[in-house]
Amino acid sequence: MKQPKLDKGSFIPIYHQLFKHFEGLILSGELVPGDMLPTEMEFSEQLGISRMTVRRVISELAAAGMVYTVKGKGTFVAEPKLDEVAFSLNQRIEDLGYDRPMSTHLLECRIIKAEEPISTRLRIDKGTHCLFCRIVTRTGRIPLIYKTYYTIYTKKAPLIENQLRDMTLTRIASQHSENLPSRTKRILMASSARKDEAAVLDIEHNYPVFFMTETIYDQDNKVIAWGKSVFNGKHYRFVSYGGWNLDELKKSEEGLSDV
Amino acid sequence: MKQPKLDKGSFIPIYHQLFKHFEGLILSGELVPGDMLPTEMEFSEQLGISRMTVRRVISELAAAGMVYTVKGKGTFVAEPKLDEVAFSLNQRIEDLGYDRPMSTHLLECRIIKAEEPISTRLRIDKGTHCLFCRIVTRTGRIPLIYKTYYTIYTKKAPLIENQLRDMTLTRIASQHSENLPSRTKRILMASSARKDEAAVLDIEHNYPVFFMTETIYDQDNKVIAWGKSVFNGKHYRFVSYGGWNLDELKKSEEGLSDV
DNA sequence: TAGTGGTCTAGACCACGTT
DNA sequence: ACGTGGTCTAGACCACTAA
Repeated sequence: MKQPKLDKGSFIPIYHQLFKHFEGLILSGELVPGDMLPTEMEFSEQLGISRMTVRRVISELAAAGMVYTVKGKGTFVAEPKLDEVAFSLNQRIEDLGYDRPMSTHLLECRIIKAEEPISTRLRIDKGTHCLFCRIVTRTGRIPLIYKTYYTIYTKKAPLIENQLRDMTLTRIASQHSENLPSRTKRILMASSARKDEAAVLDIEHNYPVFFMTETIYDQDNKVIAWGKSVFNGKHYRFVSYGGWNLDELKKSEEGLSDV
Repeated sequence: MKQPKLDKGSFIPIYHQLFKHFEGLILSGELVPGDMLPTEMEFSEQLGISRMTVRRVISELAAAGMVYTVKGKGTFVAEPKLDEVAFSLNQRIEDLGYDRPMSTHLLECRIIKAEEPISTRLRIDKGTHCLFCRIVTRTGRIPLIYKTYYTIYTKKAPLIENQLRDMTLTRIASQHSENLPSRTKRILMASSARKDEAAVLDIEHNYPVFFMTETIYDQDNKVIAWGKSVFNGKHYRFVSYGGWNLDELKKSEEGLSDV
């Protein structure tokens, strides 16, 4: 076990220095899964720091998933969780030329009277006033996402189109509904583009797309907004990395595969 | 501020009792985003517990995203993060009748000599030996996922088909490659079923599907396994919930929407 | 019985924000 | 100047594990 070098006079907290030390050992492979770390007392004595400080380091390593503790036995290096997958919306799509900034364009925005199936989605009576928006998100000239949003319109706030840039459904809902959004549910499906969607996204009819519904609930689990998003299957991918030490992996990106 | 009731003699740690107390206040809406919590000293004195114990409670609330601290000011209830979306593979598909257990069926499993494009995917020479598997995952009689896996076959472990049940690519890789899997990269795309895929998944040709590639890397970022999975778009959905107090929401499930 | 991690205490000094 | 959270100490007692 390499002795960590701590600078007690540094403005960097001891627990952070020690955390980085072990993070380095684990990421570099000097400590492999199953290895036991020194006991808390060994740490405390050999480094001349309090056991509570040692425990803080270990608890942060454990929170990061890199170690686990067993009462009465010791602290051990954990296995990386390779089968935990999380595809995130906010993640950047990875492909050449997609690092241009995303821009949001408002195609349509007005007050409508809810009819089927929107009245069912929002769980309101037919004819109730709703805010209706159609939005397309582009990167450069490539259309990526086509969103259609419906929000219960109780607040009667003015429609300020400039403020709809980069808008998410939750933000629109919080501006135009009396009740604040508290919970969300999103469902992602595989689909193919309808004609109108294909036209907006600049793809062929029936081209593969991601289709996502969003439902926004308030504190009382009442629906205050509903929306659907169509993601351009030609240019949109969800990426998920697993394990530790991912930086190098992300740098060495290869061209993407098609079917 | 309601005074929490703590049982110091209980076998339940004080920090956990206090955590549950505040979790309840926040989930029920008695504490709303922006509200300031009592200061650490107030806690410590009024409840007769150490400030370090109070700090542990707050740090766990902060880790759960329910509060945030500002140095020199205080601790405040946080806004729920409604726009953070994470679609997880391991999540149950939600739909009626899908709560039957998933079963895995091995369609094919043998050693092959790598040709294009697999040799490129695995970054090996043509002709190198690989383990090749085709697997279908079903729930009841409904086929959900069709997986095709390629693993570098250096370990020469025997092919035990029984052990391939419920297998993930990382597990197969760890059994048949000398180097242990350390990192993964997964890419999710929208696609439509080819004829062979449609046959396995019991859907029409060109029916919408999710298409996912998996690449498994070892400690040195060398590829040790590659695979593709086709998810039946008719029956597979990714679901993501956001915000707090989601239990009630998940109970009140509605029928799913189509395009 | 000895050693481990888990909980908890009663202090200390500091950096930061407000008044 | 004062109060806040952030860091750190030097102990204590406990429950659990292993020899």
